[in-house]
Amino acid sequence: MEIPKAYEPKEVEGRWYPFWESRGFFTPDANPNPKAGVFSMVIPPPNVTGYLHMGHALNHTLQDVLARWRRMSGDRVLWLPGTDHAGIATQMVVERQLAQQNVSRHDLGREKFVERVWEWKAHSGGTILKQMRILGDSVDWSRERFTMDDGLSNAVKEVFVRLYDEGLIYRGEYMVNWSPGLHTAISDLEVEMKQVKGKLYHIAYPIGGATGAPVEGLAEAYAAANEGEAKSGLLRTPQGDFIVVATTRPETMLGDTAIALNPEDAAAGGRYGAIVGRTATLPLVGRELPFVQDEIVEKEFGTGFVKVTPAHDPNDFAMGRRHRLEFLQVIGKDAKITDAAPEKYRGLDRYEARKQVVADLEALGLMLRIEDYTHNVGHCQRSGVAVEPLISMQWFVRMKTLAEPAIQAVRDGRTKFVPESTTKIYFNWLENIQDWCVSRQLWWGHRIPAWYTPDGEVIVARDEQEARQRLAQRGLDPAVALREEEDVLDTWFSSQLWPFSTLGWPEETDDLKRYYPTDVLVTAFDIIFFWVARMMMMGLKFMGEVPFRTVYINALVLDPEGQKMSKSKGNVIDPLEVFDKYGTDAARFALTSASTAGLSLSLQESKLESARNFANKIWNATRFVLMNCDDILKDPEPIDWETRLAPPELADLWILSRFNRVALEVHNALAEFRFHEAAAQIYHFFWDDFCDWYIELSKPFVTAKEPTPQSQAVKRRMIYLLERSLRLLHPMMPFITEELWQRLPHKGETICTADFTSHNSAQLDGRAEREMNMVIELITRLRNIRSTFNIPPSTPLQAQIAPLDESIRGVIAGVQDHIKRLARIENLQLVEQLPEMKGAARAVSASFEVAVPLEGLIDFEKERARLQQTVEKLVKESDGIEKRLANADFIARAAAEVVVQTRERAAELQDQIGKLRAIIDAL
RNA sequence: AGGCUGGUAGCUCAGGGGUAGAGCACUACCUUGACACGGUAGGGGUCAGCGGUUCAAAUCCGCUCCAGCCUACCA
Repeated sequence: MEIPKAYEPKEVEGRWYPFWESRGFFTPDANPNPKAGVFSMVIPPPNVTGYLHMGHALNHTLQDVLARWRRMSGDRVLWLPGTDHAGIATQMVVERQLAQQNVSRHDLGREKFVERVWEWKAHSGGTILKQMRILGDSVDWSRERFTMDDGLSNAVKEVFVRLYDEGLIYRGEYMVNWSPGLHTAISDLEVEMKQVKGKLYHIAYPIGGATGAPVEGLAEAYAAANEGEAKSGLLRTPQGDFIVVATTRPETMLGDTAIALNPEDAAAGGRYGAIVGRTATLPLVGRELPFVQDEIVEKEFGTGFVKVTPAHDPNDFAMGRRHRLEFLQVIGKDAKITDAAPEKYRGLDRYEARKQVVADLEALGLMLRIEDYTHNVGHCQRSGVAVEPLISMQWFVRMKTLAEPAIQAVRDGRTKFVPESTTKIYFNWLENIQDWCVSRQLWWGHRIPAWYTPDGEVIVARDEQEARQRLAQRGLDPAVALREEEDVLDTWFSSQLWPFSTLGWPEETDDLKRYYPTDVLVTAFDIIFFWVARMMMMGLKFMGEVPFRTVYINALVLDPEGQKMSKSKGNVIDPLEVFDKYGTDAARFALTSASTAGLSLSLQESKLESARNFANKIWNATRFVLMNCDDILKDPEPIDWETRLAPPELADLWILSRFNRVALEVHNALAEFRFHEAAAQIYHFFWDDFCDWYIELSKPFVTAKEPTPQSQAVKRRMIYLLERSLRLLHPMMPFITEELWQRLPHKGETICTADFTSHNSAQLDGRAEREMNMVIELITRLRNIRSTFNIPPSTPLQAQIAPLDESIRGVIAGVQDHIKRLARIENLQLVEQLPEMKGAARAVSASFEVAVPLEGLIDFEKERARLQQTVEKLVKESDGIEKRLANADFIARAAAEVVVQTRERAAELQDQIGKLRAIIDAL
């Protein structure tokens, strides 16, 4: 049979997915067993604009390992795929396309624009779905979903209306994070805090009766007042009294409507008790500002005075509400100064306005100090523009009451997080949850199901017809002209319903009954808030049950240097390139075996190479079998594995036991999401036990010219083990295992639905494993002796073995031929006790003692000289004395224990080394 | 500022109260009819530091020092 020597993944990997997909192996409906268990997962829906990145590669690989494992274990497995409409991201993609033709979405109008997005989706969307096939994801394509599908859109409306009816959704004017880049409100989670090197501006506000004329010497007075320990923001000068505030955003002063200070400072006898009852005058504007007392003001920060801009800062907003201050919006949605500000500043961009305000204050002598100041500024995750806190009319979800059951469900273990430490992230967020702004001023997304009457009444309903019914119920005219809400919902509003909306909710479908709750959710920790927590809340709210029993948080994939991958750093690794270079199976195996409980994983080239080599090993082991077992493979009789095997010898019992132990371990490891351990177990079994020992031990039988009953049995057993190993490997390496499995005798159409090898405890044999370990140790010791004394393989050796443990006698006798061949021993003698031997190498283990006569094989004088030379060389090279001493010790041990020629010679060597050590000590 | 997670071989990382592990790298030997993406035999560690609990600590508990991440309304 023609099989290439080295595994070529490219030849193999393209071939199998079309076969699997077209035959429908991945749908749970294909499982003919009516009593089959159920295992379900929903995929974290990637953005429809998305491309496969390393995070997906890991996330999908782990899910696929679970899905394939459960499927092969007999479960009815549903792994449901789909994509997210990704409101902002998708709208941006299409807008960018339009921009190339100099068209804006406003030119098109809403309806046309949305049509364009759908067109885009049909032609260019969902690239990632194709890439999932390259990866091998065994998802059920017949149940693919999109968050804007009709069914899912219905679910969104249903949920919105029900939450609204219960008072869990409300509409109101509140401070939101406004993204001037996207022209929409965004949620707290979409704001990314970035460290920004800015300035802290110290500005003087006159108290009472400001003239507006420039003042002089104020900066010096301020500096003088703050020398040493003393800190004061109250300046008393011949030109009047001033208070000093510190701010990072001087342009917002145009909207100041108060000055705040800590009640302790304002108390009679307090630091600033003197200002009580007075007012400050806002420079550049002239507005009188009252002083308000608020605990939130830290006495220690700045001067202790805070300018309050209720319309442009979340804290100030809260203070504004507490103290019933005026909310003056001086920055608009375009991030430009509004008409509420003095004419001079109107229309200026917020950063230009900052410059102008600073210049004007300097001219007035009121800018007292500008210092460098690094602080955190919220930025819009998508557009990268600094967020502008603004008051605006938006829709919100009241989260507290929804969060409570979600916390409880994890506390009492209905949903488990793996690794367990991630629950802290979850609890921390839910326990401090804020209301969620869900309205977005975009066009692509689920339109909020609300209508307005000309009188400004708001009706929330599933559709316009219902809205009119509800009008009638309220005693209003159902025939009035209704205006539909323009805003759409945050993308996450629909994705939070994913575990049940994809199964048909609100209809009570069979799928919903059968597959909800799902078994496992595999996802990354950065969307625990965005997605996992919200799914928990919604699942509990609308299904009355948790959406998943286990949440497995997979690691963040870092680059080989351990850095986060990011476009700006240019260190992003494209998984498709990795698949191409090492093979998809190898990449999958590398990812699986790197998946430990940690929160991050750095992708090492060496790990990929090692996985590629492993694939090659599997290929070649199979190649060996195919090349040597023709007679068995052509046997027209089906191979009855369990009965047609001849009485096994030790090695057979051992390998069967090892296999079953590993099958058990792999099963247990996967059941507990210890992916790396499953991978490690199978790797070492296949490579070390099966290839390095079992195949090597079996070679004389397998390659024998004349078939004997025993050689036939060994071949059968080898095919049997190989086939079972391929099944064990299949969840991690689906392509190569299918390819090879198809070439071996097998039952069934595809390895995808073959039995995952559950272990057979009847084949576990602790005694065989113990005995074989002794044999392995013995062979290793003998090889070690040969290697230590540089004896070529062609030189035959004699060996005498004295058992220290009686049970080993029979064992060794039974496998003498193996020992002789693998250690290249010509004459193996079992003796009661080792005789005194001069010039022999010895080795001792717990169960045996062995001696190999070296007389005539090596030149002792030369050997001694060689050792001495080594020692000298080591000493010469040494710069770290301690380490060299350790080496000298080793040589000494070698001299004393291994080169047991005569006591005198050993002593002589010891003496030499002693002298060398003395020299080292003297250094 | 709080919180979390780590510090184990040259590198990347498992493990975790009882003899310290893997992959890669390293040394020596081997082109033996499955595989040089291979085989055989090796070398290499004060398990960050200090203290405590224990017959026994890399492992459990405190503290310290480093590194990374997350959360936060210090203007």
